[in-house]
Amino acid sequence: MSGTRTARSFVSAQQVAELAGVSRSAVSRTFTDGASVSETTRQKVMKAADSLGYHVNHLARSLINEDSGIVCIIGAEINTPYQARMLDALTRRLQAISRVGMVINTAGDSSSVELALRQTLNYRAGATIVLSGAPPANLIKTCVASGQKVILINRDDHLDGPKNITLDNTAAAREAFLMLQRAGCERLAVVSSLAGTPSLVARTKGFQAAAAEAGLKVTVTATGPTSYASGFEAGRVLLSGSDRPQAAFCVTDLLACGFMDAARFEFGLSVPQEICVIGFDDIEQAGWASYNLTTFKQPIDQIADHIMRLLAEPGDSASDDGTACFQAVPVWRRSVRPR
Amino acid sequence: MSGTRTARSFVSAQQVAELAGVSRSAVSRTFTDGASVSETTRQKVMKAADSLGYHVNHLARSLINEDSGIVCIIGAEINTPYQARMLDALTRRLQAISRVGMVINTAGDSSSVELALRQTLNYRAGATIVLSGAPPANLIKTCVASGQKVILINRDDHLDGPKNITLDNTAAAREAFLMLQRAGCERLAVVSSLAGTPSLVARTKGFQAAAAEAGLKVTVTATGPTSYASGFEAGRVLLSGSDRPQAAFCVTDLLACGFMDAARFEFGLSVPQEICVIGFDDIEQAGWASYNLTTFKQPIDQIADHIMRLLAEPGDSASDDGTACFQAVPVWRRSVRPR
DNA sequence: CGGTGCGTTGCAACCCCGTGCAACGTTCCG
DNA sequence: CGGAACGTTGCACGGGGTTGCAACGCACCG
Repeated sequence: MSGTRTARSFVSAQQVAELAGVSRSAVSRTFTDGASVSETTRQKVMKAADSLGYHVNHLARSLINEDSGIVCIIGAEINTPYQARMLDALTRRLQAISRVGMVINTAGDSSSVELALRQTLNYRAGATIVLSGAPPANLIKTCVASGQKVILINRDDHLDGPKNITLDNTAAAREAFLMLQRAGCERLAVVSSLAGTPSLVARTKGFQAAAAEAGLKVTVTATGPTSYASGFEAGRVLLSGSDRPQAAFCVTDLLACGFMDAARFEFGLSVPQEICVIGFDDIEQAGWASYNLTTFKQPIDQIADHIMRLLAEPGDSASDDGTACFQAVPVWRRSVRPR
Repeated sequence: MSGTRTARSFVSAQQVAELAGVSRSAVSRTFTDGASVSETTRQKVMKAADSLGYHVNHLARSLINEDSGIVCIIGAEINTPYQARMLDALTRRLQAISRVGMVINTAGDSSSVELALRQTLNYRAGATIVLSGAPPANLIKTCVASGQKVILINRDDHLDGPKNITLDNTAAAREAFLMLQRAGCERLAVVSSLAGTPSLVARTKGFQAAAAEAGLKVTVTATGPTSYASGFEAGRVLLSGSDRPQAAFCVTDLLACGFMDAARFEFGLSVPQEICVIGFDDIEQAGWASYNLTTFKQPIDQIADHIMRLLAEPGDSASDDGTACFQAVPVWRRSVRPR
C-alpha cells in the first residue's frame, strides 16, 4: 500500500520505526512477547509494519539467544513410508509450537551425514533429530557441547550426551516368533536387508534367539536395500527350494509386501494357508486389502510426542540417562493363521 | 581437545582468532571462498577452529547477503507417497548445492498456510516452494517483493510474481480416456476426492470432456480425502449398481489402489478382464505385483531439476512468464486390457 | 508543591560475521 | 639501492535485532 517499493529486499525494523515515528527499540519491543510497550505505540508500529510488509528477522534475533528455533531432522530415504510418516508427525508438531524443521537428506551417503551435522551447527539449530545414518561421534560431541539437543532414533551406540530413543526390537521379535509358533509353523525364515542398521539387526537376532531356545532353526536372508524389491527377491530365493519355509518374519513391512507378492504371484502360494508372514512398522500399505499384513506397529505418535517433550525441557536437565524405550505392539490382520 | 569447555555455547570467530593469534578478519576470510589468506595463517586458523569445534554462523552471514540459503518447502500431507517422493527429490538436490530445505507442514489447515508463509519471511528464505494448499495472494506478493523466489506447484491461479509449475492434466486425462476406449470400455467412471485441488479437477474435467466428444457418459464420484480408503469407498458405491462401469479413471494412484481392492475383494471382479483401472502419479505401490497399475507418471525428477534451475537463476530474471508445464507420461502395466 | 513510584521510551552497546580501505611487508625490477 | 607492484592483514563499519540503563512523563500521595 505504501506506493511503489522497487527495492526488492526485506523490510527492516528501522524503516518501520521511521514510518511510525518511533525508535527502533519500540518496534523491537512490539514484536517481543512480554516487553513493555504502550498500547498506542504498539498500534502505530503494527500499522506501519503491516503497510510495509515487515517481518521480524529471526536470524538476527537468534544472534543473541543462540537458538534459531530451527530443529534439524536428518534422514536418508525420506520417501520410505515409515520415515515419511515420522517426518509428518514431527513437522506437524513443530509447526504447532511455532518452531520449524530443517530437513537434511543424507541420501544414504555416509559421509554426508557429517555434512548434515555441520549444517546443524551452521544454522545454530536448537536441536537435531537423527532418523537414520551413523553420525560421527566427535561431531555429536560438538553439537552437545554447543548446547544443542541431539536426539538419536534407533541407534544402539549409547553416548552420554545425546538422548536416545529406541524400540524394544528384541521383545517384538520374540513375540513374532511366538505368534508363528502358535500358528504351527516350524520351518522359519527371516527376511532382512543389507542395510545392517541396529534395529534391523536386533530384530533378526531376537527372532533367531527365540527360535533357538525353542529348538527351531531359522534361515536368514539379507538382500539389497530395505525395499519391496528386496523382499520380492528374497521370496524368489527362499521359496524355490524343495522344503520351503512355512513362515517368514520380515524385519520391515516393505520387505514383507515384496515377499508376499513373490509367494503369491511367483509360486502361487496362498497366505496364510500355505505360508505365514509377519512384518514390522505397520506402514499404511500393511492395512490395504491386498496385503492385510499382520505386523508390529511403531508408536510413531508417542515417539513424536516424547521428542516434543524433550525439546520443551530446559537445556541442561540431564534428568535421566536420556534413553527412552518404546514397545512395538502387534497388529493382527490376516497374514498369519489364527491360534 | 582444548581442555574442559563448560561454556555450553557456540564458538565464535573471536575465540578462534585469539587462539590462533590472528585477527577476526583472518578467521572470516579463511572460511570465505575466494578471499585472500596466506597458506600459513589459513593453517593456523583451521587448527584453532578444529580444536574449538568452530562452525561459521550462517545466520549472521546471511544478515549481510540477505539470503539465508534456506529454501522453504510448504506442504500438507507429507506422508503421501507422491509428496514424500517430491520432498525426497528436492531435499536431496538442495543438499547437493549446499542449500537446505525447511519443511513446513500445514497439516491441511488453510489458515496455517499463511503462518507457514510468514515463517518463510521470518527466516529470510531465499525461495519458497508450495507443494499444496492455497496461499493468500497478498502474502505471496510480500514474499516476491522481498526478493524471494516463490514456486507454486500445480496451482492454476497464475499471479505474475511467482513461478508456476504445472502438469498438462487435461492432455493426460484425454489420453486416459483413449486408452480405455481402445480397450473397448463404454461405461466409464471417474474416481476423485473432495479435496478439490486444481489438478484433480482438471483431470476430472479433461476426462469428461474427452468422453463427451466421443458421445459417452461418465459417472463421477468424489468421496473424502485423496486416499486409499476413499478409493475403496468409491468402489463400493460404484460397483454395487446393476450396470456397473467397465472402467474407472482414478485421479490418483492412491484412489486407484483402493478402488481396485474394492473391486476384487468386495465384488470378486478381476482386473483388467472385468474392469479396467487407470491411476495417476505412478507412486511406488503402483508397480507392486498386487496392483500392476497402469498409470501416468509425474516427471518428479524433471520437475525437481527445473526447480533447481530456477533457484540458480539470478533473482531478477523474469525471463519468461514463469510458467513451466510438464507432461505426464503413461506407464503401461496390467490394469487395462491391451489393444 | 515536592517527592515517589511506575510505566514507557530512546540511546548505545552487543550479538557474529563480511568487507572496503589503508597500512604493511615482500619481492622484483630497473 | 630505490621504487613500484602485489599479496596479506587489521581496523572499523554495517547488517537487523535485543536489552540494560537512564531519562522522561505522569499520576498519585503526603
